[in-house]
Amino acid sequence: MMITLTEENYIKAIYHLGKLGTANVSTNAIAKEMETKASSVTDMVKKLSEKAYVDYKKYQGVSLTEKGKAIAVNIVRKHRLWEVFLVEKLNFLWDEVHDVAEQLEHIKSPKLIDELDAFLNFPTHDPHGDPIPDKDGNFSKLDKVKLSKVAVGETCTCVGVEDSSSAFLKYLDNHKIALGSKIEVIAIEPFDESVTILINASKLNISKHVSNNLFVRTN
Amino acid sequence: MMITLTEENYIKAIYHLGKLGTANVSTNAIAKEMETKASSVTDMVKKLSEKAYVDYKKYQGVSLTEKGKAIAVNIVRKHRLWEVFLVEKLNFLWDEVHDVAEQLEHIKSPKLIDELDAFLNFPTHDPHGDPIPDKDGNFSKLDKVKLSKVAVGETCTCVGVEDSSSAFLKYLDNHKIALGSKIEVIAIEPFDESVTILINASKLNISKHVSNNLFVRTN
DNA sequence: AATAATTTTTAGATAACTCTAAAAATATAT
DNA sequence: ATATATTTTTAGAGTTATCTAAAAATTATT
Repeated sequence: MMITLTEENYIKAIYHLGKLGTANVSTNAIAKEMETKASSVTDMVKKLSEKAYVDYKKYQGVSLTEKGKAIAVNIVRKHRLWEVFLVEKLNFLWDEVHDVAEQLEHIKSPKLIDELDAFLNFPTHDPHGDPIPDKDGNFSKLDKVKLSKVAVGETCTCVGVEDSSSAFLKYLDNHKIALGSKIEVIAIEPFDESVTILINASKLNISKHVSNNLFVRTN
Repeated sequence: MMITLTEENYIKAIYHLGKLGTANVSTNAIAKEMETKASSVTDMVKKLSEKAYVDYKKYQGVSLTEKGKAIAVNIVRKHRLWEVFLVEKLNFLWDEVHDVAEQLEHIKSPKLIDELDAFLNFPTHDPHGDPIPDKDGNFSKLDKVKLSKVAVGETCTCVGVEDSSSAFLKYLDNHKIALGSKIEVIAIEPFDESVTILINASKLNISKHVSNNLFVRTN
């Protein structure tokens, strides 16, 4: 029984919703996420249950089985690897990648994704700073942190953004803050929480807003 | 009206069949190519006709309209660019690329394909030696030629294979004949039509079979 | 040209996924 | 605890793409 594109999208939605809370994912929540009707969700959830991708009891919502979770994680892996490819190799901006990655994540070819992984040098995080699971579905332990949380004296690498408005991305571009930029935190002003950083061998003072919307990984 | 994946595949099949002969493409020919039944083809062909992708008169077969042809050529462009990517960047062999490219060719993003084109340095031919149409649908004039057709003294570049059996590909691999290899034809033996070539700065005698299944581009 | 063979189309059904509207179950409020 | 509101499910129907079987048109044969 081949898994369909629609089934994959439902599994992905359930996976993302499941990470938000601890309880089962509700029919309505899935309907909202998938931009469809609750009755359609009920039908699909029954099918996913028959195929053992989810555990489902009437009126009680669903949760992914191990089998379902493995599929979800693999889709996430593919999605994020493609995002890295688009940004690093094809000059996409951080906010342009999502729709295309959404299509590419469904391409079926284990060799393709393993070779892509190697080609990109086994990245651990995507352009938004989210971790990329490895072949076996394991996520990197080191998580991204907002720059505003980094202590004075520490060095870190820019891995993503929270705010992906074009105004914000333009600001980053103007100041040569890019994916992979090395940043050292020199000082934090107590009165406005602005942060002085060393980047590209020059000093720069950035506002609380910026430091709060920039994800970094400390080393 | 969005074009569906199935519609794209029918248009592609009609395009390829249309290149074989001059007449309209028959329902049965499409059915065979698509591995489906003639009745399904009739239904689909009606739909394609309504959407103005094909000209269709009952019992007379179909031909692509300009609109349909533009879509077909764009799919061919995407398919062949992805093939180049897979072989040149992701270590795929010539005979491994087809199924994956068949999936990738349906990804919708003009930016993606233009950037991929640039990333690959605007290749004019795919790993099988077939020409890649440009953005506007124009094919390169210089066509591939069988090595057996190249005259003594001429230099050419290896661009593809006719026979893509693994035995043949292994032979090429063993003799370091690869995509992009420069070949000079030194002599052609009259009695068995074997060809002596200069490749990788050393002489090699190849049989008629090999020279007949190797595509090159003369410069 | 009439008959036979082939191709193509129509008619009616099926499977996957979706919808609306109504019924059933659960959660909330008084 | 009973009534009300919300959520979820069921029932029935539509769409897309497919199929089988039978009818219609075209092509080939004698």
